[in-house]
Amino acid sequence: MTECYIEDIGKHVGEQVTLKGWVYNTRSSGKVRFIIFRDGTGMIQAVLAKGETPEEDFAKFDQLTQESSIIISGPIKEEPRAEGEYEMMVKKLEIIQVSTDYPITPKEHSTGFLMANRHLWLRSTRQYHILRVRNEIIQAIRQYFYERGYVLIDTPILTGSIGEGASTLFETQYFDLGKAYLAQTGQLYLEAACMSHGKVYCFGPTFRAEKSKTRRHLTEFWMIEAEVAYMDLVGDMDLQEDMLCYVVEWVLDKASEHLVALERDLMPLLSVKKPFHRISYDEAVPKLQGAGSQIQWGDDLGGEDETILTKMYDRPIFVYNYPRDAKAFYMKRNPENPRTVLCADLLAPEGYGEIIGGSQREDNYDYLVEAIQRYNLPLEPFGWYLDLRKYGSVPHSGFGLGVERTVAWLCGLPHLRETIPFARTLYRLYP
RNA sequence: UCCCCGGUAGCUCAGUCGGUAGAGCAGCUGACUGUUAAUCAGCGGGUCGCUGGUUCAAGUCCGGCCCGGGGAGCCA
Repeated sequence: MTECYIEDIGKHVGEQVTLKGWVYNTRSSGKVRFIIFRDGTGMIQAVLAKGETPEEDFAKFDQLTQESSIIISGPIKEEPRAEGEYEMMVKKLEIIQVSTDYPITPKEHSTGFLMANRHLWLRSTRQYHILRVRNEIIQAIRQYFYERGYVLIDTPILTGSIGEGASTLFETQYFDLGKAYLAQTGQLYLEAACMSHGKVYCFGPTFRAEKSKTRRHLTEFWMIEAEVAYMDLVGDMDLQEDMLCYVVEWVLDKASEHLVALERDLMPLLSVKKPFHRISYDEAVPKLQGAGSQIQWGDDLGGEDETILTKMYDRPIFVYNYPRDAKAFYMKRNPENPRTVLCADLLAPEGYGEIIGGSQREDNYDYLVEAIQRYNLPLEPFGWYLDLRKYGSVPHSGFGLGVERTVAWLCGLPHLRETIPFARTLYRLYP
């Protein structure tokens, strides 16, 4: 008897196969009984019928409960009456373990309950499809960079330096060396590495102790960051645009069945093509004010502002050259207007908001020292970072893409917590 | 941190004017040879988040605390 996965079941029509998996649900009509069976690669309806299934195996159906683990064998046929295309007539049923009182029933549950049972919720179809899309997004990004000669640089999780701002760091005692912090970004290390390899990227978890309680924040999230020597801000935007189009195309090609299962409208994704709209902060402010926003020059864009702006366009947009004081210390000052910096945020369409933050980095030693001091950051931990401006400093730029926000956008999800297997939020550390 | 909402059966919820607890689903028992969140009949199931107060009497009114959800700020 051939063993196989449900994803390959179409190749085995007419054959006898063995499937190993779990009971998703059961239905019964007396002498004909149905198991909705899943194996991690898909679902199939398995049928037990009096006269066709051996008596002993037929009787085992009575013990089956939701999520019981079983191994089934029998012939596969195409079956229009089944929900999938195929069906198995069970000739042998082996019970591995009977699950008792599985908490997630095929009825509605509250978010809090589902998050408390996240370890089991992962098995539900919707969650299954979301994580499949996440998997493809990450694969697409790795492939994109690999094909273009970028070198993967693994940046440290435990750091002594500050990345974005001291107020949002998770800290821990590091032996006798004092405080260590969980990384908020790998950027500073990438800047060092791009002076060695030219084009580099990193992919890892980042941590922000921000007490955010919104659908768009997690305390632990994954970020893809890239850094390129001799690249300016325009080149940075070109790169982001190219990469994002590649990712969307990849996902539409490789994961459309999952998007369809999630009832994602594919039309808005099909219009994600170059070129993206690019508007300066100076242009955006009056535009927003005209649309009713309270924003004043100097303010960062609020969530509502991002929504207003993205709904004016059919594809992602860049907003570039923000006021200096609304952004991080390492961004390069704009030579044409020192009140602004050379940076760009990429806003996803359909109201999803910022998914990428990028900038040209300050490569002038004196300006960088001045910026660190202006932000009231200690100079000493940045000694090595300042070295990069002493030994062959060059213009360079990079960006960070929030993986969860990208997953939420591509899947059409309202909340970030379903885009990562085990979300870390303000009030949840388990499971 | 601030603002809003909630916590009653395993789950989702109802509970009127303060008078001592209800439904659907799940579970269990049975019927049914093509079910699609199957259907039908029956059965079991409660520290009303915790705590203090008002009252003859509190799930219900008041205070404090705990937990969760939504939003703001901040960001990816």
